[in-house]
Amino acid sequence: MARKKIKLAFITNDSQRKATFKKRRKGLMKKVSELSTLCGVDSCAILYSPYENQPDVWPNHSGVHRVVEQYRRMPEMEQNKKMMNNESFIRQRTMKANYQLKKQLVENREKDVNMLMYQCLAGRGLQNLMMADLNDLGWMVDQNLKDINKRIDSLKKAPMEQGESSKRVHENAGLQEGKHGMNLGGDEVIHRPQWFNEWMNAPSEQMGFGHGDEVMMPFNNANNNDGNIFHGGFFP
Amino acid sequence: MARKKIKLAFITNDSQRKATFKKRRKGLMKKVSELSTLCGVDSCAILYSPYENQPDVWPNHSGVHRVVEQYRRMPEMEQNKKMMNNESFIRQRTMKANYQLKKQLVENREKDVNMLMYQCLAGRGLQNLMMADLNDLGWMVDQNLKDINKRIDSLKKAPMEQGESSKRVHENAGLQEGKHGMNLGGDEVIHRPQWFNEWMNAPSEQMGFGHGDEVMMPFNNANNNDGNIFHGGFFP
DNA sequence: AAAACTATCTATAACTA
DNA sequence: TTAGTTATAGATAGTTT
Repeated sequence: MARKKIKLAFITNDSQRKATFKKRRKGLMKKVSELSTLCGVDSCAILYSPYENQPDVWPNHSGVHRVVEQYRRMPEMEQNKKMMNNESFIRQRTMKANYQLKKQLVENREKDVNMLMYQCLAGRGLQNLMMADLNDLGWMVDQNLKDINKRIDSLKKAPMEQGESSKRVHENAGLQEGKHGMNLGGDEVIHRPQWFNEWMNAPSEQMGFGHGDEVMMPFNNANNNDGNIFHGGFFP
Repeated sequence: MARKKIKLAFITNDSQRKATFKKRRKGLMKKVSELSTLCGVDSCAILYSPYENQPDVWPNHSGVHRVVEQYRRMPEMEQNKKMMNNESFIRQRTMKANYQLKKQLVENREKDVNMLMYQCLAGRGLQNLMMADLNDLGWMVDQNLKDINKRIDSLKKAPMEQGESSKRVHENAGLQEGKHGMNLGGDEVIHRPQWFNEWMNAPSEQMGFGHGDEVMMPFNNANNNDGNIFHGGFFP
């Protein structure tokens, strides 16, 4: 498709292969997206690039999950021929879009709060945040603490068991379907360690993060194929 | 990509949609296959067409199964990091995030203003907008006018030349990479037609838009493969 | 309805900064 | 390297068979 026709075979030159991959991945994702829009088909794509540790997916993690589940559970769907006609179809589309909009708003908020949390870890002060942001931030910290404690417990109980170590760590760190409860407030009490309260009162001083090998930013884990990093919120 | 550029939206005509689906499915599968061959990546695609009761897959059932299993088993990939030492890692991540944040802010703003512009064309009043929004709105209108005038000129100069008519019309209508200049203010004077000023002064009265067959909202044309509908802005 | 055709539109290989 | 540009191969919308 360009200056010259290339032969359809593995590209041996490393940098050239990478460049080609990045270009073609973009084009491919666009094509999947277009087909999905134009023809209203449920679709997904998964690419295991050697360039990221997460696979590249379309449309996103939960979308892939949905399609994959559908794929594994296939047999029963037969009767959906006789497709409904236009008006009901459009109404259904609209409802679906509205539902996705709401879901997206929650997702965006969650990403924002996550980002804020890591900004705080990097030294951002809490002074000029509004109450809602502080609440949600607390919620997210609590969730993470819960997950961490759960993990610690499981490691204590079965220090060497293989099966356990492959379970995912942050049950609520990423996006979870049907489980959005921002701002629910403390329906149960979480024990915050002493350093947490100290840090709350002196947010701008570094409290010793950044030494352990386990420290990791969450962005690698987020579904990252939408290109959107910022979704509106507490940023100016 | 053929005789005419189509609008990126659900194709309502049934037979046309089916024809498009079949053509594009073929193209898509070819693309996946090529990417896989050229770059040696493990990949799969799943399409749920309403035209078959089995989904269309690439490369084949077992291939999809393998990739999907890999995908579902992913979270354990977390530990193989041996991350670069935390402080520089975090700094790097932060800088990258900040850069992308800024870029995204500009993009979002541009989308918002574009949306606002079309809302205005559909009859929304300008009363309760803030000065910044009005400024940007004016900027965008100016850009579009510029493009239109440029197009008119080129048509005047070469009324029947084929080559010219295939150039794209709105050089700045969508998002342009590396060319964000919101709020730069008028670095050159644009002639606004009389109706524009009238409309500015009586914004809530319909000025004749919304009758013609050609009037169209831009949302269908926007690059919409990110799944994000809401981007924050002047909407409540 | 499906296959062929072809004029255009898009994707992208090579090039450039 | 990564980002942007350009020329050309490839995909495909509308049309014809």
